[in-house]
Order: sequence, then structure tokens, then C-alpha cells
Amino acid sequence: MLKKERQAYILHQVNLHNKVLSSLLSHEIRVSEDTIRRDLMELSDEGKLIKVHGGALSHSFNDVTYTGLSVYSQDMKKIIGQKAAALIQDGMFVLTSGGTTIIEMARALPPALRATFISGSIPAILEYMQHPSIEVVMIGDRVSKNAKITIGAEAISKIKNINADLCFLGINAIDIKRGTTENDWEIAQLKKIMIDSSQKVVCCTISEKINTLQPIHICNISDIDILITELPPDAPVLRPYIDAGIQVL
Amino acid sequence: MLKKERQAYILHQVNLHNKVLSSLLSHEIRVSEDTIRRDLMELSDEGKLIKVHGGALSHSFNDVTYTGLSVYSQDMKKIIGQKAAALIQDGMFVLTSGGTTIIEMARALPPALRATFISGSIPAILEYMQHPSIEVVMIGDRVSKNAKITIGAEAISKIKNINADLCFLGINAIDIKRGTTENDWEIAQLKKIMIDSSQKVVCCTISEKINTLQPIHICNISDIDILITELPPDAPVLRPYIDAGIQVL
DNA sequence: AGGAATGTGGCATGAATACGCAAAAACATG
DNA sequence: CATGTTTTTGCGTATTCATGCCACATTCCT
Repeated sequence: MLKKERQAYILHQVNLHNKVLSSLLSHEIRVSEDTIRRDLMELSDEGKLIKVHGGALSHSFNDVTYTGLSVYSQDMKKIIGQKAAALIQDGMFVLTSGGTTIIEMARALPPALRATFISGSIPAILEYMQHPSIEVVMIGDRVSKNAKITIGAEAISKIKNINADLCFLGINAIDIKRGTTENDWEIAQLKKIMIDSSQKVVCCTISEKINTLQPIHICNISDIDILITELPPDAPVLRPYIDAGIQVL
Repeated sequence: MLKKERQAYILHQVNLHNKVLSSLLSHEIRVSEDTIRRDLMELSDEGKLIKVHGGALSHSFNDVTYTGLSVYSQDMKKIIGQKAAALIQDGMFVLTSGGTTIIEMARALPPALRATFISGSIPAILEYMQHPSIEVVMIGDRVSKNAKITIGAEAISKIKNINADLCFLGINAIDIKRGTTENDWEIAQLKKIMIDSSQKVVCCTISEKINTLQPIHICNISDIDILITELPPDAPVLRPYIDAGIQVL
């Protein structure tokens, strides 16, 4: 990994999370903490960030005021994202939906990962593009402005022709009896096809969506291989899903 | 392998992967690292890439700091964008490339316009999505991180099946004899196909790109219907293009 | 206050690079 | 076509750069 490349990655992380820890970065990028410190120094000299003990802060850190719930659920999604990112290994083909949870997964991808990510979600693609070494494939079709995702027959037929190792779905409702559900018909269609086109299906959701329903059916519990929430796997609310044979992380 | 050929290949690799390593390239092209280094030097002097220890990076890494000239040219591009947007009428199918000039056009679109915009450029799609009433279609394929555009056989075959009313191209070099040229092979291919798939071809460029050349040929002057720059149509530098039968705005 | 974490400066090492030079190739020119 | 010139390339050497490691100072947290 080139020096500039590394610094660009650090800068990206800083702007994303508003802070970075030297120790974490060094572990993530697999260089010594000395190197990270030197990078932070240089970036600080260039005015790109603010160096502090133990790491660095984004320059816009002052403006950010932590406001209750939204940041709270953000943190939960970060946890989910990290668990999800850990599942991906070099060389995999990964199909993903959109949604904030998936975005957090994209941000948590280790910089050395070499895999191929396929998605129709424009925000997700934007995140993937930030990554130094992964391949990014965009599914084309008509763009849904509110979902920021491509939908339509073309997108569906493209996904049908894919055979992915993993499929990550950010879902808004999951129930032990009814499975996962969605409130947008076209997105539900897309997710169905994505499930069919993948070896393993990973559902990511914050725990408050567990045992909730929406009008349109996506898939049954039996179609899901792995469920990721911000809770530890032994949380009581997850128990029925484990009993149903799902691997819960 | 010729020198120019080699440098075009290097440039292509840089635009594709955002980075190249001298050692890898030297092995790949089977020339000494010195030669690669000299090539990278030259390309760096020409502003085509950024030379760093161990290899080179594409400009998109530093686009934060790369804004030296662009603030100035931003205003010119706004003018171009307004002229371009005025050409579009309700019901049209419009095919566009990427590039900052095209973005400015997207921003200048009248809010009441009802048309369909088709593009593989992610920044352009993002702009189109802001618009209240236009239809947006994304061309899917592998994403070039540098150009932020989808490129590949799939994208090309999709564009081939389109019959658009208008095609807007942001171009980096135009010359009265050689026509429009480009430094990325795959983007040149895309633009060629886009030209073939459209009734009318509109080229948008700031005037400083007029009478400049890049290695890869896109199309001849005769293939262009309309040329838009920030200058008034009677500017002397535009005269040869008017004489060549192009409508200059 | 005191232990742990973090930062500083120096130094060693291997990788990347600049530079000079010479051989080879391409080009020009009469 | 022969000859001289320029360009391009590869190699050896000295130099610079990037990085990790170490000893020691500083700061942080309780």
C-alpha cells in the first residue's frame, strides 16, 4: 500500500467517523503505529485533520453536536457493519442491497480486502468506490429517486445472471413467522432475486426491527443463513431465530 | 512496444485502478523499472497522473487539493451548462457522459422539464436524481473508481440498444483536424458508442481545451452537431469549427 | 501519584530513486 | 546507402525515502 493511498484512506476514515485512533488504524492497515503517527503528523501539517493524543480528529469536529437517538442508531449500525464486513473474504463476489446499514458495512471493510461488490444502490456504490482495492459493479436500470437504487426488469434480469458468494440485505422488518418484509414492491422483487442468486444470505438490521411486519413479503426465515444485529448473539429476542436454524452474529 | 503505446497503457491502468506500482508495471511490460519511472515522470509533468514513491496515483485521490484551477473554470462551466440545458425539450431521451461540465448542465436543468436522462456516470446520476420530474436511467457495469463511471462490454452493449435524441459529451480535447480525443481507452469507446446511438451530438468543453490533443481518438469533427463553450459563438478561436459546419453556441 | 498509553528522536534496513554512462535503436540527411 | 545525430533504454552506483524498532520523555487516566 502506497503512502499517499494510506493517507487518503486515513483522511476518508477521519471525515467519516470524525475521529480515528492510531492503534486501530495501525491494526487495520497492518503498519506500525509509528507510521500511522507520521501520517497523521503530515496530514495535520497540511491542515487536513487535527492531531490529538491517541489519534486524530476531523476539522469539522467542532460543529458536530451529538444529538440523541440518530447518533445512537448510527453507532448500532456501525456495530452491525463491522460484524458484516468480517464475513467477507478475499476473492468473494458480494451482492448487496442499499440502506444505511449496508453503508456502514462498506465503511467497515478492511482496506486490504480484495473482493467484488455488486449493487444497484447508488449510495452503496459511492461507498465502495472509496475503497482502495475492491472491484465495484453497478447494476443498471431506471433509478428510483427516493430509494436511490436502480429498479426494473433489466436490473432483475442482470441479478438473475449473477452467482454471488454472499448477499447482504439491509432489511426493515423481520418476523419469525412471516420472514422478512418490505414496504416497496419493486425493492422487494429485487431482494427476492438477490436471495436466489447467492450462496449465502445475510440479513442486517437493528434490533428494533425484529418482530415487525411490513406489507410485502420478501423471503421466509428458512431462506436466511445469517442474521446480524447490534445485539450479542445470546440476546433473548434472537433466540427464536437461532432455534429456527439461523446463524446469529 | 512503443513509448507512446506504453504510456497510454500506463495511463489506462492508472485510470482503471487508481494506482500503479512501478515494479508491477515493469514486470508486466517487460522493461526496466527505470523506463517506467521515466514514463511516470513525463506523465506526471503533463499532469496526467501523480507520481509517488513506488508508483503513481490518479488525480482523483487529491481532488480535494486539485481545485487550484477549477474554481476559476467553475464559472465558465456554469455558462456552458446553461447553454446545454437550453437544448433539452420535454419528452427527449438524453444520453450523457460524465465530467464536471455535464454536472453543471444537470444543475441548470429547468425544474419543470420532463425528459429521460441516461448515463453511466455516477456523479451525473446523483445530480439528475435531485431533479423533481426527470426520469433517470443508469447504465450498469464495472465501476471505474477514477472516472466514477461504469465501463465495460455490458455498458457498451446497453448503450448500443439506445436511440437517444441528444447526446452530451464533456470532452477534454478537441482539434479541427483530429476531432475529439481522450486519454482513457475505455471511456473513448463509450463515447464513440454514445455518438452512434444519438440523433444529435453535443460537445461541451471549456475553451482552453480547444485545439488540444490526447492519444485516443473518439470522433471526427464531422460527427459533431453542436459545440458549446463558455465563449460567445463569434469568438475567433471557434471560427474554424463554424466553417466546418458545426453549430456553435 | 503512579502505571499505562502515547509521543519523540535516533538509528538500521531494505526498497525506490536519481544520475551518469554506454549500448542499441530510431531517425535524418546528404 | 552510409553516416552522423538524436532518442530511448538498461545498468551500476550513490543517494534518498519509508518504515520499523528501540530507548526514553511526555501525557493521560484514575
